[in-house]
Amino acid sequence: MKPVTIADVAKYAEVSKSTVSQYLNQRYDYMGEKTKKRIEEAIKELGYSPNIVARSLKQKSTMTIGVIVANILHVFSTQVIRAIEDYCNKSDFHIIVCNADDDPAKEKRYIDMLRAKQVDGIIAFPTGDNVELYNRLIKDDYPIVFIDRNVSDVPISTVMLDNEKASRLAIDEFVKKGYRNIAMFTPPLKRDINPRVERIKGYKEGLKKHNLSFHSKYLVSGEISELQGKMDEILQGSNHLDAILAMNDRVLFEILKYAKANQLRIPEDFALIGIDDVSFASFYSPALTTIAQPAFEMGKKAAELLLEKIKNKDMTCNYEIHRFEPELVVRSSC
Amino acid sequence: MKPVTIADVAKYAEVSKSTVSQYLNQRYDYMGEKTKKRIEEAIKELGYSPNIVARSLKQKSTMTIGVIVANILHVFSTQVIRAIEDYCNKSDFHIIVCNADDDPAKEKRYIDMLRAKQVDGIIAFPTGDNVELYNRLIKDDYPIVFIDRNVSDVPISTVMLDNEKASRLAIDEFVKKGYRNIAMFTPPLKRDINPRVERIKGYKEGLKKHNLSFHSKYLVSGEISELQGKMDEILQGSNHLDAILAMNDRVLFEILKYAKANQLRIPEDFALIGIDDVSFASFYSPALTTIAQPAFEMGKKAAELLLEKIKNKDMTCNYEIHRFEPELVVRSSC
DNA sequence: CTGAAAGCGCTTACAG
DNA sequence: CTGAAAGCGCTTACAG
Repeated sequence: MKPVTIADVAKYAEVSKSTVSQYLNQRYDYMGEKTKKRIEEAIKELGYSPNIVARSLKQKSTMTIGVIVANILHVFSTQVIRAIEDYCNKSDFHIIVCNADDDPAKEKRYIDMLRAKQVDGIIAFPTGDNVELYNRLIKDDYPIVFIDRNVSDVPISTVMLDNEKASRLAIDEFVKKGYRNIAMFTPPLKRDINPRVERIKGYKEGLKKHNLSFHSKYLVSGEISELQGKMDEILQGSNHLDAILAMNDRVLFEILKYAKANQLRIPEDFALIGIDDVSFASFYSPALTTIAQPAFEMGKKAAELLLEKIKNKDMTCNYEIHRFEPELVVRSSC
Repeated sequence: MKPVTIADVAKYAEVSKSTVSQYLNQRYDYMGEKTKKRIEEAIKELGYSPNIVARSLKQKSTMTIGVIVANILHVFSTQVIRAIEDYCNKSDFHIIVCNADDDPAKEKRYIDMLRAKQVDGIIAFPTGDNVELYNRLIKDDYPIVFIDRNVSDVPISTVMLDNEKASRLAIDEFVKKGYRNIAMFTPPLKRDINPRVERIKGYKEGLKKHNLSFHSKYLVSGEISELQGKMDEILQGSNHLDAILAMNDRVLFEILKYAKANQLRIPEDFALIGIDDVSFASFYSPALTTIAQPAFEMGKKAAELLLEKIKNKDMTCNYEIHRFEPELVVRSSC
């Protein structure tokens, strides 16, 4: 059964294709009532539905945007995607989801493919390593917005957490509760992934603000798999470590595993605050004090910005960084 | 800057569009070396990249599939999507993600839109309430596969967990550890969502197998928000409830919250097994015994089946249900 | 070995 | 108020 086209409808309704097209696009300013009726009926009778690919080719708009996340398995990405989808849905946009896995080559491939597919714009968690490509997009006036991270010297509007504040909030809370020897645990810092850099900056600033000095041995970084070993070192040593700030949920997991395996009590043996409000925070024992990111608001904002850019392509592409406020959720781990 | 087209390349290379097209599609059986070189250079010089929308229109294939999940915020959906994306990526397919929220109207809208967009096929977590539409798809020989749930009397290939077995595994484990008064907690059962029905069936069978009788008061269902109240009732009453099977992760959360709020000990006050291997299961206190679903394998299988159908559209569309094995992960909550 | 022509299914000035 | 025609950017027989 071959699909029915606008030509079939036209023939059935005994009008021209143009007229059917007018009808489809609700331009019935001057359309005769009878004509309208006939077309309506023909469409129903034949079960016609327009081929959007053909329309896209002509109109140069696919009503689709690409979303390139680092990894959809991260809860934050998932929430961002959901928010984007909800927002786009209202404007009849669809989203193509891609996982770049923090791999610049994969990211490049996806961006190229998405453009070839003529998506109207892209929202990306940039790897940061395709500067040339990013600049090309800007030069082409291609609608794009970054989320979670930005890239230095690449003026693309970005939606980000106020990462420094996230760390500061945690430090303030630790200090308020009487902890002084505060460590920060983080994944590797090789590539300059912006949020990590900023969170560490916030950590240092937070210490300073309270007249606590920064000790590099308290900034513990390593692959997720190495973190348990590193905990061993620092906790066994003669450090009077009494509090830990976890850079993100994955790091938090490792700390929690370690505590359980070694029967350490939280917050008695060490207090703990994690950035990212994990799903089980409220009913863990102890309930976990966390710094929550407004993921949905951030996703929504990114979608708003992108659709805005798509609609006003001509407008001067004003570059802005939109910062969102982290929120301290006080529970019992600190 | 207007995009460069195949015509521009042709002019620049001084050949015809046909020849450029041949080149793009790697049909250089009889192409002269010099021609090839010239085209290659022209493409590079002009920064040409083919417009896939135009190609799609002609070839009637968009290299894109739609994935309609109930809700991307569920971890299971997320894992399934990731697996699908990875698999599709290898064949250069892209995926459009939609959240139907278990709303049949939304599902219908998405299916219609995806077809209008000419996606080559769809993978869906069906709501089950659009039987007419599903049958239409079958009649049109439209490539589609279901995942997680199937729909009675709708012969569309489906990838599912062996849900009955999931419950049976749990019951076996409870009994093995000496528990006899086993309750099952579940979200509402109004619509016949297949996995729920099957898990309850498995629960009953499991009891029977061990000569335990089924008491309807032990099958506790309600909206997520009501579950805590229901727990109160059943635990306060004079029931010697000593074990609970949680239908899914969301139900498990409520039980865990309740236990914490009321300082109940697991497994001393009641043993607990949850279907879905939640992220924190291994480091919760107690570590949670769970029934894990092979989400990635299931997503991959669904993608395989769909791409298979897309490639052999003519082949008789053999309808099969593919069952996947749940796995008991023994930890300390039972 | 390469090109002219038709066509995919729409939309959009432009006539009348 | 409606239709003929051109065109969006490709691909694909078919000639030569």
